[in-house]
Amino acid sequence: MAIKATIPLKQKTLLEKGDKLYQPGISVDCAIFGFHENALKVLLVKIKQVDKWALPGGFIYKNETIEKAAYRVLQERTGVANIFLQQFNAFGEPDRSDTSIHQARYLEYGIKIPKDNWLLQRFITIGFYALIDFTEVNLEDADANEGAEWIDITKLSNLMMDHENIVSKALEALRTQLAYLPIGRNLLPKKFTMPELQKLYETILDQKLDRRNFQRKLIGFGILNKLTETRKGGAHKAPFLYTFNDKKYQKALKEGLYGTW
Amino acid sequence: MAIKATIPLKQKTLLEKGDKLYQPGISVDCAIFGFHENALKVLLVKIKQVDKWALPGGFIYKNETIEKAAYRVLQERTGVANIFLQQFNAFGEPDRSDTSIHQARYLEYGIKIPKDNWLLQRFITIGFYALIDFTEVNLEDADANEGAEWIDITKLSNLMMDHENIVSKALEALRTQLAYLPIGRNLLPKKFTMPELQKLYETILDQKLDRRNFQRKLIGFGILNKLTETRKGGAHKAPFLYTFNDKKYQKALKEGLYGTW
DNA sequence: ACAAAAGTGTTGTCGATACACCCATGG
DNA sequence: CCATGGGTGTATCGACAACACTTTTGT
Repeated sequence: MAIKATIPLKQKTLLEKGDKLYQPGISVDCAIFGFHENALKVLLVKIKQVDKWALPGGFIYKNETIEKAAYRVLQERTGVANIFLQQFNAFGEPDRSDTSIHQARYLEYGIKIPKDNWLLQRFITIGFYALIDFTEVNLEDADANEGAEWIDITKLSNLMMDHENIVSKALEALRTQLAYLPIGRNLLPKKFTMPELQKLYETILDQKLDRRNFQRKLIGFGILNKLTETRKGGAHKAPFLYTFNDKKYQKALKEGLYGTW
Repeated sequence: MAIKATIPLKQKTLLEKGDKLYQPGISVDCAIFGFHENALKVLLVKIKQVDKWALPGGFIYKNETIEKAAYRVLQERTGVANIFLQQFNAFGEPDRSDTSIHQARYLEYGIKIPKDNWLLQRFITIGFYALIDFTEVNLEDADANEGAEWIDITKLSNLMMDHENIVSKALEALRTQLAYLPIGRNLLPKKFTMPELQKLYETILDQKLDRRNFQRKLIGFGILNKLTETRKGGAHKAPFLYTFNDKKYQKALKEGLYGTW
């Protein structure tokens, strides 16, 4: 018979004192988006005991804001501070929880979770999505990150429970936001080129855009600073680098980019 | 000393069995909007024991969807079936609950709620907004409606807890939606005139719109049927009546009115 | 007849699209 | 010197805003 691993304190506390520490029946899940190699990726955690992927998530301390809890999850996973975090939907199908996953995770330590343990109750989760600069994240750093990986959103498979649905709703929300809010500040490195920004937009929207019109439009928003530097290296004309004008960017975030009506 | 009223069974059950029946620590609150006399109104309930207004709200049964719970609240309050119901945000400040309100309500029956009763815990509420045809609601009908009234959104005052904030966030969401979704089907009677529809838009947006451009734009959306009837009665030319083309309206709801990018 | 409010028409502007051409860079 | 891809220019079209005139109705 295999030797059981000893249970880490964290897991033990969760099981035994979770109901004292956290709000009951509520969790937060974060769809953390990053952009790398011309693909939009989402940070997923491997639940090795059941060989499925999950969104990074957590619980809400008794005295903690929902947003704080989501932020805490993000910090633990990415270590990044300057992030765009947005609540977008609560998911609460009565049958969305899957107790067998919890059981499998604790079985590794030879523990069978009692039927009445708080972990096995129905959970409603509040979904957040976050945009994050891929280059600032070091997955090896954060200790909580065993099994965390960036997964291409076009290649999602084998997600636990309703997490694939949560990702797809997050994407939908992101696409809608893109129409009236500036996006990019948190998905790209400080300096970037216009083609890079365009690729990001094309990837999120899943749609080709005209190079020249895109440039004019984005410049028209007035949230970019054009630098004198260029990005050398390609076998072609070196594109200019840009940064976001933080002040105007923040203003646009508050007021929106258009003002239709 | 005043004679205490006997506690209704409903209230008694809530207190004694609430923790068995409902998801703990979670509620739903609905900002139900109606349009009447050129004003946008929200349905509020008077909590007479503390002389404050509250959004109609409720709890989620152990085996019930969040959306179902919100729908149930709506049905109880308005009796209307064809409604536009939209989840828009979860509110969870740790200090948003106000136990003194619960205490005051039960004190009427001479009951002091035990400190450890589930009702007095911290609640996170999931906010919905609903659009509803004012003319279809009869506040006297629904038994749950003691003290329910339509309150002009520009004249809100004395709301309990964070409910004023919830209304204002709901309005914000409604305004955003207005930019890319058809609104009106659920806020106006079956037949309506163009000026009436315009007033609705102007009220929601809090902004004057050009009569002629508005008409062209809305007709351009292709979701209206122009009738041959007119609305007689005013001391002026009789405006044509319109109805929504339900099929196209539903399509527009799914796909949005524009398609910018 | 007149006021009030609705129906319908026109024009100019601006942004979005769809192109074409030029320029820098590495191989 | 050429292929690649970025920078810049321009014509066209359509949506939207601004504005004027006509029509209907009740008093």
